[in-house]
Amino acid sequence: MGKAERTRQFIIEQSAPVFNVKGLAATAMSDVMGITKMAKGGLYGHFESKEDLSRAVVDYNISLLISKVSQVVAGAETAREKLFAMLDLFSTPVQFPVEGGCPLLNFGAESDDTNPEIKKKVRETILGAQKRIANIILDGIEKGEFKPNFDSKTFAIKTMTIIEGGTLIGRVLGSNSQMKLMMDMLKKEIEEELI
Amino acid sequence: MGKAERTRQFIIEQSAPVFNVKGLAATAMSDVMGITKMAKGGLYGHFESKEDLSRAVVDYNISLLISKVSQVVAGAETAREKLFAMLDLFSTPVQFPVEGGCPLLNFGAESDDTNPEIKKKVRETILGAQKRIANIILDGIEKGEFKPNFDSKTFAIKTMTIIEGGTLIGRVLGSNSQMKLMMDMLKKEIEEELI
DNA sequence: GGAATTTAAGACCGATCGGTCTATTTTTGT
DNA sequence: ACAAAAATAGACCGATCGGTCTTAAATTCC
Repeated sequence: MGKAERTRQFIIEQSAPVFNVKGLAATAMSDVMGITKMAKGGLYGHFESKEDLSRAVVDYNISLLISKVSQVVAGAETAREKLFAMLDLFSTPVQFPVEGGCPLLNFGAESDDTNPEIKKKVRETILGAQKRIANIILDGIEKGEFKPNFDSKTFAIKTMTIIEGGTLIGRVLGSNSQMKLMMDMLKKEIEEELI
Repeated sequence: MGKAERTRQFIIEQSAPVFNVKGLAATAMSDVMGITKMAKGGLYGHFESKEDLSRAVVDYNISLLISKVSQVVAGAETAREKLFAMLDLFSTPVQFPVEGGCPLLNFGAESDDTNPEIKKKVRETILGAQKRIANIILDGIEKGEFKPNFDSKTFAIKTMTIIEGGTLIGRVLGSNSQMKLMMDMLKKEIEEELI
């Protein structure tokens, strides 16, 4: 990895939390200059516009979240354990795994009526996540862990819906208790499908 | 109502959808000048700052949503019907009852890390909504419509969580189908509590 | 180690931001 | 109808926005 690539990555990583906290529109290049300690000319050598940097930052925040999920899921054995591990990761929205909260929520809410490109990234990530959850369940069914009639699609949709809604509410209320309740409920539903 | 009051209200009503669609930070006073056809001096005669207008617009969007919910709930007889009417109102997030989507979602996601005052408004609205849902259930229990062990608090939390999460996902996906599925699920859960 | 090339700095640009102020128009009350 | 008061227009302000360009510094390669 050459110097240019390394610096580009450095800029993305440093500015990712700022964009996730303040929002895409509200984050100025002067903010990026501040956290990276780089001058404007330096930044624009790696990104042709603020929008260009925004896109890269959205991608980075999303991939960071995905990698954290993948990590805990990979560390679990059974399908039940994989689902539980994932739910545990989201059970404390005030201390969300990615700084600034869920990028799907933050960038999705900001961009759904104004930025089709970002909206598309969020859309595809949500659909991908639902597929992954459903696949864990289908795997569990195949391996005789879950009842064959466990509705994988519906449960995947419900899980994602509750994660996003619960993250918003938890962060606005400044409390993890409601999300804990929701995660426990989902866990019970999973256990009812165990054979 | 004097002219000043009327004009102030006019400005709020006209700019409410713009703020809800573009966001608080991304909406400029020039946008407000555009939709109201008023000059800057006229606007600043009614609001001492953009923040002042923002606060009023957030309040208006939230109260608009509350009044729409109150309307359909008041138009229903039984507790079951009241809950169903409310769920129906949110079952098409692409055509959300308030232009630009749910203000709790939009302003909550934008402000949770940056604007404590707006965050507080959203927080209190969410808690108030949960209380109202729980009260409908408690009423239904008292009137012998629901089983006495129907967990009103948990169901209220679940409902709000799914409404917010489902609204985000529905609007990002550009489809009402997942939300319809979630609302049908909640309706089934309600019917299982009927006596 | 020195020349060629890449990378960064920062002055600079026009546009737009939120906000002020004065002149003028419109409304109000008698 | 007319005088007093309220409301509006729009020129103007400094600050900040995203972005460019030239110059200087750092890196790369032989």
